[in-house]
Amino acid sequence: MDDTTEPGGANPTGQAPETPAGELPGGRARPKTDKSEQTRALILDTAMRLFRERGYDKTTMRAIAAEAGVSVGNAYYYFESKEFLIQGFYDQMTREHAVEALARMADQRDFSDRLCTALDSWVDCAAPYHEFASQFFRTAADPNSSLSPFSNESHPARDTAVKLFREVLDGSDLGPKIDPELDELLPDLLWLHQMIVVLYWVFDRTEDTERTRAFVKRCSPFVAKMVTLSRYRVFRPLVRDAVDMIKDFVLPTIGKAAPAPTEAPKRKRRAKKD
Amino acid sequence: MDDTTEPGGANPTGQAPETPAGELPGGRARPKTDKSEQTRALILDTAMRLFRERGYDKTTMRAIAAEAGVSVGNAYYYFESKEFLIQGFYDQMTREHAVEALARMADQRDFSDRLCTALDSWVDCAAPYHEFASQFFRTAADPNSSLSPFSNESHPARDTAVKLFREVLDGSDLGPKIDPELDELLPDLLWLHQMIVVLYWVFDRTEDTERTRAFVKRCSPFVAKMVTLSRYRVFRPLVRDAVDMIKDFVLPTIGKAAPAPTEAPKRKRRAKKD
DNA sequence: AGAAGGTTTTGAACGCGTTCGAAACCTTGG
DNA sequence: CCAAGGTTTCGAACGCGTTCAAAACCTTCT
Repeated sequence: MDDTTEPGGANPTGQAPETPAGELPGGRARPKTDKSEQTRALILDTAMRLFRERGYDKTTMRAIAAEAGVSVGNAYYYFESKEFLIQGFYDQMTREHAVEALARMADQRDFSDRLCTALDSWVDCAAPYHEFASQFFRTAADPNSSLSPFSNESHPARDTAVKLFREVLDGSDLGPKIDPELDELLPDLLWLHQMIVVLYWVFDRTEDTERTRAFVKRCSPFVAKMVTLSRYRVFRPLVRDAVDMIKDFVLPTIGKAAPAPTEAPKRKRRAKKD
Repeated sequence: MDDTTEPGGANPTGQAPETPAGELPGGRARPKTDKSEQTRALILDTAMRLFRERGYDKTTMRAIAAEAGVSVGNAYYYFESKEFLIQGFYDQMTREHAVEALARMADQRDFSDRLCTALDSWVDCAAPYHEFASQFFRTAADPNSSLSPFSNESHPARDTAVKLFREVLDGSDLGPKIDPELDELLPDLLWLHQMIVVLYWVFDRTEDTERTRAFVKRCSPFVAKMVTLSRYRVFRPLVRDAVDMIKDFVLPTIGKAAPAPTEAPKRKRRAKKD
């Protein structure tokens, strides 16, 4: 009712102004006109605001449409379903988190510290949404949903996050002696670790998610220690096994093909078919 | 329309005939009469059948009621919501799995083998439901739902599963040298491991969930190796840290209080508040 | 037998996400 | 200027999970 008169403005969700090709990530058809994109943005912004104000479940599509001054049908013209409205939010938060985390760890060199900072930042960035995060977390848990963190391509958010953990590593003063294979895997593993933190956070009912914060503080040195120890002889076989398993079973599910064709399959005891 | 004439029969879902106290696990009020329990069972059985036949989403409450020959309102008299119908299914499958697994591992002594068998059994038991499992998996992912594997008490299914893993351990020929603290934790940890397998399984789109089966085969020796190695000196500090973390952060979330009042808090380097 | 009080059953109604045919609004080309 | 064809907008309508007030049924007591 009030801000429908000034819909355009700067690009609203931080989305890149030009869409790369074909389809929009979370939307329907590719926008053709400026007007179209404005309407789309208006609906998305309104939705996000209402999500924040009332929570996901209590925000009805009718309310979004009404508040945005359009019809329900129009909302569905731009967003295939209610949950597609979340994707925008998710991408945005991931980007904000990356920026925030990088800023905070700028003068940190210790790996454990940097990791802790990165995860802490996430908890802080996500804090305002904790209440209703759980409401759409179940959507993300559906393998058929485009929101699921794994398995679905077209998820730039994951790339952003993985790159952040690459930074966490590269900015650390860990010796250069880490197993290169492991090193290549680590960003993905740390991202996986973050997914566990997210899981923990979603289920965390403590005040200000204190327990998650404590969890992060305790996990980070532990993870750092494991990474450090991975260089020692005794741990090598374990690390080998783990690396192989991850390559074979984890990476494929997040859209990265297991065996690089340029490299011959090294060790890898073959397991019999049956 | 057809089998409404013979509703009673033996106890339908394998539920224990006498309810312990107060409330039914997944239902509403405590049943008072036989007739009541029959109706309840009829509705639940019909629901399960339809879930299997059509999947969760495509089975409407109206269809369940119609097929069972009752009114929708009546279904809601016995089951608080649609998802409460799942609880019965979940409990039942867990029990079936425990029986099946114990039978299969009867003559196995190797820990890795037993673990593998237990998990394999689960995949087999769950196989018929794979298609629609993902549909209610998202419900289980909601922390507010009574279906979530953690955080919610009144989940006898978890106890059943944890006890099974206790059996897996006790029947193994692992030396008696395992850290007793770790030993006490292990069933819960193995259950957690199973939850990861379940997660993997839900997202597994391969034929007959081949990848999950392979995953289990690869994980089991790995887990066994870790348990074995945990006895060696070098790994002790790591094990200590892990055990402490689990006690502090994992157990509390699954309803087990962290510090036993009978035991003084042993080592545990205190971390500063800020 | 009848009244009281509880348990069970009903089905109309509500609010929601979503769909769809049609209207309104743009472009373009003649 | 109008007609054609595409894009955008609309809102009534559908199917769903769920609620609720009232009816039906069942005990039990007088």
